[in-house]
Amino acid sequence: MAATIYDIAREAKVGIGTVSRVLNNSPKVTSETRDRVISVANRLNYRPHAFAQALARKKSNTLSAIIPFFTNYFFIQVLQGVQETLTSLGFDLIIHGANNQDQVEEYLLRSMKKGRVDGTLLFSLELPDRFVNEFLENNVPLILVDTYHAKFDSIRVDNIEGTKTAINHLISLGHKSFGMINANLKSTPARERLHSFKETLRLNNIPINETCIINSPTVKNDGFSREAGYESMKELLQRGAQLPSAFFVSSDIQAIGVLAALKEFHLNVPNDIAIVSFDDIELAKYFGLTTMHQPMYDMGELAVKKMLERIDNPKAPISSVNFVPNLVVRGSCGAMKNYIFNESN
Amino acid sequence: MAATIYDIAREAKVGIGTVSRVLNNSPKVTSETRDRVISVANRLNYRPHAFAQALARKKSNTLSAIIPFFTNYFFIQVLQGVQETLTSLGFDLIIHGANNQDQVEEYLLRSMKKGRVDGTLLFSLELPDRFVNEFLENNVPLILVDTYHAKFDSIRVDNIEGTKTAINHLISLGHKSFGMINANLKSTPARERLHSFKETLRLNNIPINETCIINSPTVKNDGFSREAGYESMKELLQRGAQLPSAFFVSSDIQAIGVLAALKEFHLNVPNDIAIVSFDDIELAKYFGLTTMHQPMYDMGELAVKKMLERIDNPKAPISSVNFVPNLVVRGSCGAMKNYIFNESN
DNA sequence: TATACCTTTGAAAGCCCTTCCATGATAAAA
DNA sequence: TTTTATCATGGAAGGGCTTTCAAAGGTATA
Repeated sequence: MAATIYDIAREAKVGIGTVSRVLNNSPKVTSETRDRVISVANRLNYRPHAFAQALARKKSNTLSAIIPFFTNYFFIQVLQGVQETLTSLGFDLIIHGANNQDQVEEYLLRSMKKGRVDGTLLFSLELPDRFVNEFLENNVPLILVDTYHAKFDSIRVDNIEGTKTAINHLISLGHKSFGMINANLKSTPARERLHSFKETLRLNNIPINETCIINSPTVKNDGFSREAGYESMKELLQRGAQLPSAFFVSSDIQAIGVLAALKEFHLNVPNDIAIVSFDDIELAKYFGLTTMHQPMYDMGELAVKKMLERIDNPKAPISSVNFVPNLVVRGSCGAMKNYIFNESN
Repeated sequence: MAATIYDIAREAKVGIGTVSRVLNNSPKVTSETRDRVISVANRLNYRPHAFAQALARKKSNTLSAIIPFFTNYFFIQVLQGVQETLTSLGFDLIIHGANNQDQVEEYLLRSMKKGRVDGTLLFSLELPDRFVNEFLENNVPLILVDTYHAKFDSIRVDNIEGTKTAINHLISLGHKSFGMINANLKSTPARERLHSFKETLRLNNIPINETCIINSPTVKNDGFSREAGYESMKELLQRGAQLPSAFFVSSDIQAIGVLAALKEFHLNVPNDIAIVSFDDIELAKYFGLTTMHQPMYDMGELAVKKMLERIDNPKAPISSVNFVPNLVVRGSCGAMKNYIFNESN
């Protein structure tokens, strides 16, 4: 039914080689035959068969992205960066939203299916050991974003620097006692942020109050959720202990839960409690959160660029780039006198 | 380098046909040869070449989804429904996030590329006329979600019914005067919701106060944005006109902007102004919005099912299913006496 | 023991394209 | 005019799989 290059060749009275050359803009065709072929192709409403092309070219112009679905607001922005860059290059993107480690493995396996994709992007998820060699041996380029492995290119967020900046900001505002609402320590970012939190306090000779550091026990989403933030803060409040004047929260989405808990206990942000969190998802703006901004779109964009470089040059040395988050000051830290906190609600 | 069925055939001392049969679980193979082939395949770490398969089978097991990126919260949930259903069936999903009509056309064209995908899903975007026949002639199944065309299967949200339910709820709470903050009338849902808003008032013999109906002039996202909601409400407030006691807002995201504007003018929700909106995105919960819930995950799931049916049976009559949104009561409408409105902030 | 009938198997054809190679034609050089 | 270089062109090969077809082998029947 659908036209192939054989149909075109026949109708235009040329060989299939010539048709292919015309369609691929090869220079070695007279403009005369070129025109003839093109007009026939148009008349037959010809569309190349993507898979036949991929098979012959040994290149699919397709990438896969494995992303935790639960990172919602984070991932949608990264994805946008990935997608727009890819589209402009004529690549397609296969999306694999993972909800758990099993799915991650399933998707990794799929990406390995020979020829399916030219490379895969793994976001915020740990690469299981048994896949390391698989990827290496199968020559499937793999780029890690917001996660790390020594054998693959990676793009990371500098949690250490970011946290340091956050705490220093609070210190500069005069705070002397700090608490932290953290996600589940299973997660690498959670561990790094906690580490840097303590380290920064230490460097500033500020005592670390362990009772005001809550690491979420929540497994779901590794504790990066509104509910987890709410529960952690509520628990702390119910204990009735002496509260620090400032809290560092390991993600915006948790901070939103923290805000809710605080409100229930009639504590005012930023006057009673100042808050700085991490991520700068779109919601942060609506809630007036002072937070460490991660350039999500840029990370997506860079991931694609790295991938293309890696495809071009498989033997290049492994690279790892750090994005250092920058501070976005809104209402929740108390730095801006005139900021109408929570203007949106 | 990578193993092919030829390698397996050689090592297992069988023909390629047999290898293929084994790998595809054809019954006509002795369990003896089957075992031999399988063990060789495992030893060689064989992975089928997806494109060669697709080429031979004339089936790619891949769908494409074209989705407006700006629908953010809506789309992420629909997408999840699509993706999980697809994955369980062994299908892959190519994502095309569109930001404007040009991109939509570009993506539609790509989806048409013969063999690339077994079908495409178009979300919340109008199908340009010139593509109607293209899809029909090329036999590429197309399912429309949250949009409509008589010649294709579609899944829609019943804006008429949904709006009616929303308004009736407000009426049942005793409200007698109504305003509406709408999106841009270019958008079909916006038009339908406005229409039903007026119609429902008419049926209840409630006068329509045109000055309190604001259709957003915003082009970006068709006015479905926090900013658009904020601007519309602010304009109304600045005019200083007599305000109705209840507002229907055409989307949650706009309602969040409306809330902000109201707060600036020191108007209390729900006491001064009651609000019901539309969508029930995740944020709605955080902001305590009473809203019309759209079963987004279910819509995604159904879209995939419809697609598979269509692929199986290309000649089946066109179907169109309506999802009717149901009311989710939270704080913003004032129905729940004990509801702590905006508990989160 | 010969015949008919299954079942298993190997190999070729086909899916649609790109690319390489050889051919014939043309233009340039001698 | 003859030789050499240049270039457009046709067509085969190849990419890795599925599927059809025919042959071979095995079993049951007469």
